[in-house]
Amino acid sequence: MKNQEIAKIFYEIADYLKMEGVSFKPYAYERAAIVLESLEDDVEDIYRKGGIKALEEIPGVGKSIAQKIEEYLKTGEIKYYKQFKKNMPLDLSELTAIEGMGPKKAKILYEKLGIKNIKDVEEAARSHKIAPLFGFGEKTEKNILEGIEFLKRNKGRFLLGNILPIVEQIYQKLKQLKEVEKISFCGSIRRMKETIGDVDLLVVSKKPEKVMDFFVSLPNIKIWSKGTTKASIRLKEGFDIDIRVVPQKSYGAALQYFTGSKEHNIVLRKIAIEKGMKLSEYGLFKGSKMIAGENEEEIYKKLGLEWIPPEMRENQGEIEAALEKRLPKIVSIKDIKGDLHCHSNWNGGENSILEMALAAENLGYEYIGIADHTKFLRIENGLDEKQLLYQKRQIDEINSKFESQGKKFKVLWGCEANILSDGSIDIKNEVLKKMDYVIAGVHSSLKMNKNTMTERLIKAMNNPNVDIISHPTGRLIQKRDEYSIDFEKILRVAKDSNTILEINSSPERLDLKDVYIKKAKEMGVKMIINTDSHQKEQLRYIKFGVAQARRGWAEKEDIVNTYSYRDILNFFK
DNA sequence: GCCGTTTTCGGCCCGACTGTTTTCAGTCG
Repeated sequence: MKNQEIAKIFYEIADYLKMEGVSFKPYAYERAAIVLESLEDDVEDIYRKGGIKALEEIPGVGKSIAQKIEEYLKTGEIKYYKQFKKNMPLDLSELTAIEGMGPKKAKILYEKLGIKNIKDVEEAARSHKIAPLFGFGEKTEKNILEGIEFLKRNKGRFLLGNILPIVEQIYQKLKQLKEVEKISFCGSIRRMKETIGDVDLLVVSKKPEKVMDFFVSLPNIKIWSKGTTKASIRLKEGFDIDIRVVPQKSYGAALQYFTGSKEHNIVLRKIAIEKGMKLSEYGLFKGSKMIAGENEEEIYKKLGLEWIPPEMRENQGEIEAALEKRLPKIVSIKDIKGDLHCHSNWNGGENSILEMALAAENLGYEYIGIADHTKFLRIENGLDEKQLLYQKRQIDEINSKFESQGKKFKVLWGCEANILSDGSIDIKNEVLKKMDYVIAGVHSSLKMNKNTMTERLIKAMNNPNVDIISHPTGRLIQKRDEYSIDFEKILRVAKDSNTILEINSSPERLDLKDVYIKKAKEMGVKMIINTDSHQKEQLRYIKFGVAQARRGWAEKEDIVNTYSYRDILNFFK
């Protein structure tokens, strides 16, 4: 798939054009890059099937850009881009990743100091060659160095699951401030993206100065900027929080605006313009008259749209759906009735089966499933057939105890068995078929070639005892890529064999990812949102899995753990 | 360079803030 490669080139072309001071053209290349990046289909397939005409059908791609895509597919290069690169051989995507560094500054640094990449900038900044340049200064030089440090540490993004607990504390502190009338997260954190660049907070207050003063006086922070309505700080954990204060009457408009995504907002503002209105962070205006702004729902309504849940705001068809009033009713955390991928202290988890069960009941669930690792995973103290059967007796005891206490809560007996390299399962079928359900997952030989890995998973799904495939693509966000699999093929077999694909809620997995969830839903494949908890506190990770499902447009009926205890048991093979 | 329910020309999101300047360019979101 060459979509990403081509997108990267278009981003760079946009930057080169910006250096020359060209207006609007960079925007066209950027738009094409954004579209290509998030395109589900392989641009090579599109071209093979429909030629250059089909390329021009892609939004943001016209005659000239289509020709450049064709040129790249045919020759592996784009002359127009090569010319730019020849005149100014910069690693632009690397350079502009530095906070505060854009194409114009990069150009000056190249012309004056011959700087081509991050390494060059760092050397120049350390030897204080940047500050004396016209238009630069001490602070800019310092900021550049800090920007580079930041990139080195975190590649610029953080896991949602790591960030959220930290910023929720700050959110609470601000909320308790008497000057704060309203407060909300915005940006990617409100959209529950799997990784977060920085955190956006929106506040309503009649005394913005007080809010600002409090915000920049938080302990262990570095102040980036502080104005009357906007400030920015960095926490010791290394990420930034931006805060903005708006008046009550603009709250909804600001919430909408700062939640994004950028692409979503651009389309919304175009719709406003078409209707003779103007949408900004201050409100929706007809002429000079504000017709909406205090709440978000009203803005969408006045634009002729259904209100769109933040998780869906990526300009991936949600605006069209909202215009036609056919937005899916996406699954919500309240719909979840149980968690079926939970580990106990039988295989190295923190808590006993009973403790896990009580914690799940406390969350309002109807059931929990214990799915400990099986014997192939020695390091995780995986259970063998005998131990699994023995575990069943303990689960039965807990269930009958609950029953005698008049509780309806149920513990299900499952396991997370291993899919071995040949696709077989490491536990005998005669035991598997006795269990309430069986999860199977890949935990070894992750680097197989595409065909072998696909066949391996298919064989597991066709096992009549395997109900669920855990973390189906095996990725670890920012750490490890997916295994190489033919996902379309996997989906077809999952559908035909009635196998459920897991949406693993663990913050570093979130596997399936949103686009795969959308595909699975479209093909009618059922999914389950599990936490893979190794301790009872992790049961709360469910919100990340649910958010991921919502980002993939999954509805209640697509997710089997929204079913009642009876219905889910009936659903299993 | 793209786009079109203002359709083949003339728009394209735009305001806040910083750091450098001495009135504003560059960057960000």
